[in-house]
Amino acid sequence: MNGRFPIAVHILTLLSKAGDELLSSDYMAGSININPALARKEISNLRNLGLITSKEGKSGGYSLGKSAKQITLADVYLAIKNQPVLGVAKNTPNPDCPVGKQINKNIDQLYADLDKTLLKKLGSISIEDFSNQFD
Amino acid sequence: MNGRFPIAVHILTLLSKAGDELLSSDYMAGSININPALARKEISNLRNLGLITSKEGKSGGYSLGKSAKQITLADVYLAIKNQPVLGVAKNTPNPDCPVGKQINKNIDQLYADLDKTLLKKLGSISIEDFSNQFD
DNA sequence: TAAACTGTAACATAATTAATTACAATTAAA
DNA sequence: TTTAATTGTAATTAATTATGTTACAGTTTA
Repeated sequence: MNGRFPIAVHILTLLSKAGDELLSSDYMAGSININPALARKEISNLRNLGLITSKEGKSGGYSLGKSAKQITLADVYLAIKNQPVLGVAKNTPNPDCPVGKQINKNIDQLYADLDKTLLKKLGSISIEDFSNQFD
Repeated sequence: MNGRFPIAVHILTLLSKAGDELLSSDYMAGSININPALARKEISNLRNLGLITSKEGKSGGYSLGKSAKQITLADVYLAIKNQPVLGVAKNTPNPDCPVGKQINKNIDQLYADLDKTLLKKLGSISIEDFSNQFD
């Protein structure tokens, strides 16, 4: 789980609370306490996936691309990982060793299994659920 | 999930297959294709947790500290993470924002929840199970 | 007593991630 | 119609983390 996940969740939570009002990257970056360009980079990613819509120009900004109920943390997690959630085996073990020869395949399979487990859990939590935890 | 996990699993799998025979760090590092000192570093960690026992000196080496049936992948995962498995929220968001003020607490809680989910799954797989997947 | 090991610290390198700067493009409002 | 606020994105730098290496003292057995 990397640092982009909480940033993405933070952004979506802010937008969820904002409703129809557009929020600027500056405002959201201020809430997260990161650089606005970094926020926009993540927003851009989420926008490509339809989770956020944007409006350019003066008095532009961002809002949710679908309802907070329809967006789950699984969407967010998948959004911040191009690869399988828990990574892929990437050692290059000794092919002459019976264990080394097969371990990457077995580790990959394990990771896929864990991915499924995690995504199921994350899929059960919507942005609405998450943002309802706030006062 | 970091690169130490597959290394630790690899080591334990080799030891599981070796039974009573002691394996050297050199041999295991050769199977994993990493530096022996790096292997010993991870072994040292696993040994501190009782998963491995060692014998120093000539014809020394390593063997499992408990039966392969008793060691689960949850043990391994906890071994390679000092902190909660999926990390802790570490941004320093704006305390003047109602979302920023509370988000770390909520993210931490989510991570704890995900930890539990993952560990449950990992706890259901023993090193014996894992190493039985090999020919 | 020499050889084969472990144990560990200190250091170096590589890889990844995060942050910053910069500026073109767009749009609304003055 | 011009100015100001804003997005979009690329390029660069800085910081952090992870990995790999070297070195050598300590231990044990043959």
